[in-house]
Amino acid sequence: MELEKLLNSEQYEAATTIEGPLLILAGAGSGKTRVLTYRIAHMIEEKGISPYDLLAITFTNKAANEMKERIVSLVGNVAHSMWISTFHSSCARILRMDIDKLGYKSDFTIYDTYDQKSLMKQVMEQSNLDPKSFSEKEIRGVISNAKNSLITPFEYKKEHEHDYRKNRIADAYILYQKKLKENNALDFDDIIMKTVELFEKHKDVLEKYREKFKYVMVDEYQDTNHAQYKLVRLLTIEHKNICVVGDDDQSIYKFRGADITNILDFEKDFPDARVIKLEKNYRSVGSILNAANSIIRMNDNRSDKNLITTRDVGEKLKVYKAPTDVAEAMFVVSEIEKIYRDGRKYGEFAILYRTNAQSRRFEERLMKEGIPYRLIGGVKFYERKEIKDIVAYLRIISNPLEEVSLRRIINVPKRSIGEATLGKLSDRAIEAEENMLDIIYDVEKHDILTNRGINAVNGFADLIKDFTKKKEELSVSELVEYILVETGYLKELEESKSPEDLSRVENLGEFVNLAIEYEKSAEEPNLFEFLENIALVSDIDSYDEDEDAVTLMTIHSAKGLEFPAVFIVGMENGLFPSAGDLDSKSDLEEARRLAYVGITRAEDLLYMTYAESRMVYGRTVNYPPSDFLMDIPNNLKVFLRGSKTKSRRKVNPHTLKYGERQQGVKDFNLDEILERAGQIIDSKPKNLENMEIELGSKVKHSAFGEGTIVSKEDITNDVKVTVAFDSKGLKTLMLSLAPLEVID
DNA sequence: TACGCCCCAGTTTTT
DNA sequence: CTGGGGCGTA
Repeated sequence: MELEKLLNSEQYEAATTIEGPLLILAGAGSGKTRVLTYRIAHMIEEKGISPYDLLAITFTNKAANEMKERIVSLVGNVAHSMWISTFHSSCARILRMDIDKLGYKSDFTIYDTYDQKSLMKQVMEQSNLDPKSFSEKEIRGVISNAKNSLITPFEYKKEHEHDYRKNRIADAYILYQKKLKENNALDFDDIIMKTVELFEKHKDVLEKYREKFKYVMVDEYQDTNHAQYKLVRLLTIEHKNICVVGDDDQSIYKFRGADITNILDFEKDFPDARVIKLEKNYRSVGSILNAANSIIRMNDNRSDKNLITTRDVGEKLKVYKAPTDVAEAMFVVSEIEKIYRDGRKYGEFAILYRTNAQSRRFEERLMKEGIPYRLIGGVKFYERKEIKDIVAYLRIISNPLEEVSLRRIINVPKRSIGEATLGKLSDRAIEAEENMLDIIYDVEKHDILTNRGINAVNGFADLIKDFTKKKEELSVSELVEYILVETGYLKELEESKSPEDLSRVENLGEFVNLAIEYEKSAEEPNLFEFLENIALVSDIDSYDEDEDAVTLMTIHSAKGLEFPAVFIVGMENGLFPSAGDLDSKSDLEEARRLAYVGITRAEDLLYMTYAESRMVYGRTVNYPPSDFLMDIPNNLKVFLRGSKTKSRRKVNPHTLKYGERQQGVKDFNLDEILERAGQIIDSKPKNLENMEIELGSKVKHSAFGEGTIVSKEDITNDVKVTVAFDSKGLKTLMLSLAPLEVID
């Protein structure tokens, strides 16, 4: 391995600095993953460090798997058994070993947001919190923030002793946490917080991992929250072999507790830290990168760095104003078709938006045009009802203490165990201080139900007992199929006529396939590991880059990805930046970072579009163009006009057809809108119209003087001309932009 | 117990 | 406009 040849000098520095604290500030597209993988390979191959002494943490399974595969290709299969995983997977793995020390059992269940919601509803009911004055969402938010900041329920209560409202929430937090424990369950935030707790309360455990992980690496460090920060710090504070990689300009998860000061203050935390900046961008052409830079430059709270592209200037980014959101989608899709005809594949396009709700219009249009697309986000596979149902069965079998799942499926499919019966079972469980499943197993003894109820409950109990027995005999996939048949779940769906239920059957089939895949890949397949995998994956993990389809997703989801051609849509104040962002400086800065992330996804072509009017929550709103558009200097962008005056149409012959298609839509004036937004578009001389230009035409440029057109080429939405100027030589210019006029 | 109607809220979400 | 949840009625 000749790292010097494979990496540029900064990358090389970063990959070969192994001992001591290291901060790699890696700008967008600067080859960060490359550095990380070579760094690990270098440690193993050249430095003789054992692969088992390393801990590499990422935020997504996708990133972890990619890194693992790349390291496998460099150092071989040993990489498969390395600790290269997400915060949550690593912590779950640690907790499985030692969580009994905190009073949980090692087969704990991981609760997702849905499970948290249902548990929180129980909590609110039990603690008489009026849903009118306390929303379940708010309380979950407060608890999540507390956990991310490592504040325990009792600390929270103490901290807010004199605040009635917060006190009530504190009580909910206490009860919620109690119930989680009774269910032998952890929510996502617990996974980190409990690991920290384990390390702090049991120094022997901490010591074990400190010794094991002699070298720790954290990717996307700008997105760590306080709990994650603390965890990393606990592990590394002694040997200080910590390498963090990140880009403060790409910190876009503040709303989820990410603390940008973790990365900004790394040098304070580790005073002898090396800092290496990767500022060469290999991804985006110059105009795109400079557009991104011009936006991010406006932020105050950032580390000093300046990304420079290694590529050409490239085409200017294209700004398009549509009259409506529907027209916006029409434009984007037509543009995709046009560029596709010029030889790009559908898989090279991405449509990025601020909110998932915006995807609809684009889907409709793509579908109409028969263009393949894939939608990332929205309702996720594992959040589908039928999948949650079968998972609930599996969870009860795996963790009999788990009640949220029990409540979910005790009457699914219908077996006449309604709210009333469930209430009696639950009350009895609380009274007897037993878990509900035990009550169900012995329901006659408790004398709380009528005969009809007893029969129904017994039927359910027999099912679960049978499944629990079968767990030992059947593989996970077989168990899944067995449950679907024995409960009658599958039958009910198959007998239904609705197409929705048909797709549910398909999804369940897909779920069985996933189980089979899991069995093939796992060393020792077992139910709770399978469940853990399910709990800790997301849609983006299964995103297949090779599929030839246009990608639709939020800008958040696009982080870490890149596309030759990107459309960022909905560039309007009120949407992006969103209304709330405009009031607060830090929110606006985060929105700018989001814009930065979006722009830097693009390699060759970037479009930004906005609509004069759009439907939001069923109302038509008129948002002004986004401030971000104005932050991009005019020499980097070109305005395309969908509908406007004749002269403008001629400048951009390609846009004419959009204008025509939009007949009947109210015409309006871009410049007016820009002015209304308090922005001034640069007033340049009237530009030439395409029709007037011919090879050999004599033209006059306001700066270069007189010359002759020597070539003319139609490119996307513009015409590129080369002019031989009498005094300044050859220049290549964009017709729509260049201040040219024909002279006789 | 089960369905249907009404009312309400409504960013972003790697886990 | 949507989806979800609460609540009333068959």
